[in-house]
Amino acid sequence: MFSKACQYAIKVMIFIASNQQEGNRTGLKEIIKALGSPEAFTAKILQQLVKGGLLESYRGPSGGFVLPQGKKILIYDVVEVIDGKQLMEECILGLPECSAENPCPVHHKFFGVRERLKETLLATQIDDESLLVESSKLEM
Amino acid sequence: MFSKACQYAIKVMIFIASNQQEGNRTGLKEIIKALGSPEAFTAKILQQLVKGGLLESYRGPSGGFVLPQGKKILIYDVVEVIDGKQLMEECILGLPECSAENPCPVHHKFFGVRERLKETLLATQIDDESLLVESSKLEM
DNA sequence: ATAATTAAGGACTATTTTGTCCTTAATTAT
DNA sequence: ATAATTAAGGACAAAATAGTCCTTAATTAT
Repeated sequence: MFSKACQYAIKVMIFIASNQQEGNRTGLKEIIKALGSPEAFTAKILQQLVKGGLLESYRGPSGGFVLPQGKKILIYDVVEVIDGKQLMEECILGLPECSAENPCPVHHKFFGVRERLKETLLATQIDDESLLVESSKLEM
Repeated sequence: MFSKACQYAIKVMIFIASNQQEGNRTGLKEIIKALGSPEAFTAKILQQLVKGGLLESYRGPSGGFVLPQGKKILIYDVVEVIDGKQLMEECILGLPECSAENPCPVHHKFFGVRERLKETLLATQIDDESLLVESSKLEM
C-alpha cells in the first residue's frame, strides 16, 4: 500500500509528535534508535518532510526536528509528500483515462475502498492522541 | 496499491473471461494487443497465473489460455498469486508484531479500510458480468 | 514427417526503490 | 576562535521490480 519510505515517514512523524508532547526537539539519532531504521535513508526522508513543509529542522547541538506549530498535519499529507497522490487519485489498474464517466472494469467495485481510504487518511492527524506512542511501538 | 504485474494480471484475467463468454481461447498475441502490454513480461505473468491454478494453458495452433471451468476465481486470488497476501494481511507500517492485541499506532484507524478492501477483493469474481468488457477498456 | 503455431522458461538488461558513504553547512558551547 | 554537534546533500551501491531476448517443448495442420 505505502512505500517503505512512506512507512518510515509516518512512523517518524508520529514519533516526533509523541516527543513533542514534552516540548522536546527530536534528533536523527533518537529517531533511528526508536524506529530501528537505517540512518542515512531515514535522514533523506526527513529532508523530504522538511522540504514538504511537514517538519522544521534545526542544526547544531540540541538541534533536531519539530512539527511546525499551529499547523494541522494529516497522515494524508505525509503520504502525499512521500508517495504522491497516486494511491489516492490514480486508477487502480493504472489506466490513464479512468474516471466515473469512463470507468475501468473495477472502478465502481473499488470506489468504496478508495473513499474509505481517503477518508481515513484525511481524518487522522499526526498528533492525534490515540496515535501517540512510546518508542517501543515503532520498532521494526 | 497493486504492483504493475498485478495490474496486468487483473486486466488479463478480465479480458480472458470476457473472451470466454463466446467460448474462445485467448492467445498471448490477442492479450498484449488488447492491453497494450509488453509481450514477454505479460507472458511471465500468464505463467504465474497458470502455476497458481488460475488459468489453464494450451500450446500449439489454436492454443491459448482459458479460465478453469467450474472454478470461481476472485480478484483476491489474482492479487494473492501475483503480489502475495501482504496487502491483505501485513501491518500497514511494516511492523512484524502488529495485531489487534499489540497494535501499531495506526492499526485501529486503518482497520476499516483493510476490512473494506478484503471484502471487495473477495466479493468480486473475475467473470462477474459487470466486469466483462470490450478490449478497448483495458488499454494503457 | 514436416512445418507452423503457440506457451514455457532460462538468462539477461533496465529502471526504480532502498540504502550507504562522505563532505559541507549551520549552530552551540567552551 | 575552535571544537563539537547536528542536519543537508551529492555521489554511489544494493536489491527489487519491470521488462527483453532467445531457445525449447508441445500441439496442430498439411
